[in-house]
Amino acid sequence: MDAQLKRGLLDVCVLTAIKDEDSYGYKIIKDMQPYLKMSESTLYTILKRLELANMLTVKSVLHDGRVRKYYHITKAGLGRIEDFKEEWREVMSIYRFVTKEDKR
Amino acid sequence: MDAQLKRGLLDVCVLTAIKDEDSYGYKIIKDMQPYLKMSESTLYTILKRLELANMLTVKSVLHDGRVRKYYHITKAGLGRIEDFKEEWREVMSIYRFVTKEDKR
DNA sequence: ATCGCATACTTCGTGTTACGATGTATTACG
DNA sequence: CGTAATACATCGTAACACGAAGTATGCGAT
Repeated sequence: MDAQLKRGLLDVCVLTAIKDEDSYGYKIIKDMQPYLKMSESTLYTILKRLELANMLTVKSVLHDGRVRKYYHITKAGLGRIEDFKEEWREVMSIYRFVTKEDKR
Repeated sequence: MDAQLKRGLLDVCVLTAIKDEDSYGYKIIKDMQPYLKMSESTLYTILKRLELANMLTVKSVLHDGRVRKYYHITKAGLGRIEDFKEEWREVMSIYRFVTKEDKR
């Protein structure tokens, strides 16, 4: 899938992946695999960004001798998803513009 | 509208704007205004990029003492639009993932 | 016991890209 | 005569996705 087309979707996808249940990096990637693939470096960059934007909080948990960082969505994060749904209307209007047949 | 969300749409929108009829920068911006706003610097960057990618050809025409550059879409450009429509299915599957209610 | 794979997170460098700011130049109108 | 509309161009910047490479642990198979 085109890299540019992904960009607006990635943040919201990650937020959606932790929306119903706290999750951690590795699992998020696996969960999203069927919808869109993203590299680990991308995901962790995004998680960092979303944390700085107060869209989520982080909690380190020891699991089988390994540290796992669990991500929890905040109110702002949920708001971000809602905003996205709003913006989608504009996106669809653009999509219709592109798919509309010969306009003459 | 979110800048990131725009990214995948811009190129295809520009191609669509010249699809049925050759057009020039200033007019393209005006035509797309109702769908999405883009600055002149952005448009001309995109047109340059699309030209280099052989998605369109350019022809300078003198009009009222000013040079106007008319852009004409190529076969590759039309193909790009078709590819976009294909990719849109993936986009919609992601959209459904985001808008789906509590998955537990 | 050792090798490789899955798990899990991190850092660095790079290329693409949108856009504001700024500039140039002509025509049209009041 | 001044200002807005028309029309295109360039520069610098900041955001961002991603490949590559690295660190470290647990587990199953040979």
